[in-house]
Amino acid sequence: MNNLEFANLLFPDVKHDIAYYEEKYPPRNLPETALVTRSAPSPTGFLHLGTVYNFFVNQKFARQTKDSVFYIRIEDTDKKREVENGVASLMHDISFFDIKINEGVIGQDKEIGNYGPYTQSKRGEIYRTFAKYLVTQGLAYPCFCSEESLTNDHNVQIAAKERQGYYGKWAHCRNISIDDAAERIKNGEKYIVRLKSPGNYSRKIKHKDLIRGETEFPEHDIDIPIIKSDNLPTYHFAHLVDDHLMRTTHVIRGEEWYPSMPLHIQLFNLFGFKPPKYAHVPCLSKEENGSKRKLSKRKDPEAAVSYYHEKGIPTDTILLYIANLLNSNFEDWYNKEFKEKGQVNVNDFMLDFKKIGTSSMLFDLEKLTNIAKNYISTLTTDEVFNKTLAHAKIYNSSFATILEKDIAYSKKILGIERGGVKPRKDIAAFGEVEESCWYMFDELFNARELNYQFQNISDKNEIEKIVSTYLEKYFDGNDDKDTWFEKIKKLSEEFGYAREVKEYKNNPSAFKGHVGDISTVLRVVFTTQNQTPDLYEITKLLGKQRLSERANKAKL
RNA sequence: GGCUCCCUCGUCUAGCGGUCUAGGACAGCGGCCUCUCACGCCGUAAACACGGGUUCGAUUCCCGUGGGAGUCACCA
Repeated sequence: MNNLEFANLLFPDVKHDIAYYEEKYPPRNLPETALVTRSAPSPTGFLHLGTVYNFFVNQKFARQTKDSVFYIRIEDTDKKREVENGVASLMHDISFFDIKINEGVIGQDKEIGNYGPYTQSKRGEIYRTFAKYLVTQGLAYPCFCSEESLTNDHNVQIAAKERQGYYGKWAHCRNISIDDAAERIKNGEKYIVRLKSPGNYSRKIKHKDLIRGETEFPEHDIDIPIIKSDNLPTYHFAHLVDDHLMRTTHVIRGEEWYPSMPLHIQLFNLFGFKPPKYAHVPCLSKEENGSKRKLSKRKDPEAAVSYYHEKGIPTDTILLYIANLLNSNFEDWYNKEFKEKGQVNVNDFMLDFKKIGTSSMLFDLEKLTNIAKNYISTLTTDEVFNKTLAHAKIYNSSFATILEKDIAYSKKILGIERGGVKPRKDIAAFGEVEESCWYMFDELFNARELNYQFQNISDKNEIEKIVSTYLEKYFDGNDDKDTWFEKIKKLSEEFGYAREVKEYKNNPSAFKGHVGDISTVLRVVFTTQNQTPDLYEITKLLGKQRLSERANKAKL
């Protein structure tokens, strides 16, 4: 039996040859400068921060370069990890981010573009065609080793402190003759297809990475599986076939792939294909017991994008922070942009491979919070209202109902100290809104157990007099802010408190306190809180009727 | 264990032989401003892992040590 006959025995369903696919998926007609990038997630039904990170960086490089293409490929060759509606859920979750997809999978069973199918489970025959070619060249062979035998070898290698893997004397099936192998296959023995690696471990291979520069690795000499017993390809083989056929120019992926560079280069060389340019980005880590480790979806709740959705942290903020971690010059640009334009769009920034670091970075929630506060402070009242409502509808329906009851009123509350030169920066997430302004809604105010946080003035009698005097003599919902404040000052004087804080500080013994103490009393009686946004706005929005009710409710 | 990468304030980093008594941002602390908080402003504390070279000179170059990370599956 010759190689070709043997290959036909191994791959009876393969109808075409490599040339057929070369022709079917011709090189893209794009300018030299254009990039073709991709993200290739596995549909595990769980959107990981690392996936967003990968989507962002691949998409951004394409988006910022004219005529470039960013496509999505679904890597679903692992049946064990497959989840019902995984693709739909993935695409739904990613849709909240400002990620522009040009091609590939855009939804469950929905694809666009001429280089498909973009779902690996639908490309079986293509992979087998390429594997078959290797067999005809004597560069791949069937392996009949059992899982037990492999595990056993693995353990022996560890015990003997030998390099692990299927190579050299450990590659038991490498030298089985074609005729013997054919016989065993005809007898129904189970097998996988392995690469017959031409590599020599004692030789070095050089590789240039867009981020990490040039490094030298030993040549890859392990006979890795290329086609699994389920007839689907392994990652490495699918990477070769897909990125070549889909004409990817830049493979931007996590640094966990860096060690497999020698293998991937070898694979491309075997077929005489030009490898894509590679860029290995540092991974997101987290600190644990004083050391860094990769963000894990099992252990770290903040690794799941759902964590941010639940809190209501804006997705734009996550992108902003990712860009910040990615490019060291981002922050300067961000600050400048923020100062000049009052808001920042991450797409206006130019990501640069040269500015990407090489070591993994800690994902810092506090920094993210800071960015979120700044970001939300730049939004208009309508935007804040809409996003708060959208969040509440999913995660806090009772608050959503309250917000929608009187939309104009709700917007006024959210609009306090918003806009202008020094907007409030106290909200880092839309999920925090209820807690920051609950006292403005009667439904919430009346439902809660109230805890009045009085400060310097705590004498009930004094408080009662101050409040009733304010309401009867001074309050007027039509006052402008200056008039309002002038009245608070008068009220202070009337009760023996300094009208200015400075005045009090210069001569503390002459007063019972100062205007700040008086306004604090009003603030606490009306809201129970000693820290709120502008009291003038609050009293104006609440109105005299409700202010009186609240004065009564305070049981003074 | 093999291979590869990394090592500047707590964190993200600037730095590419003299500009470094090491700069910025977040977090911390103190103050100012102020009706409270937030904002803003000002200030403060905080780092070149260690040891050898090379050099007139090393955060920067080389070697070693230490530490950390990633990877070594019919997972991607």
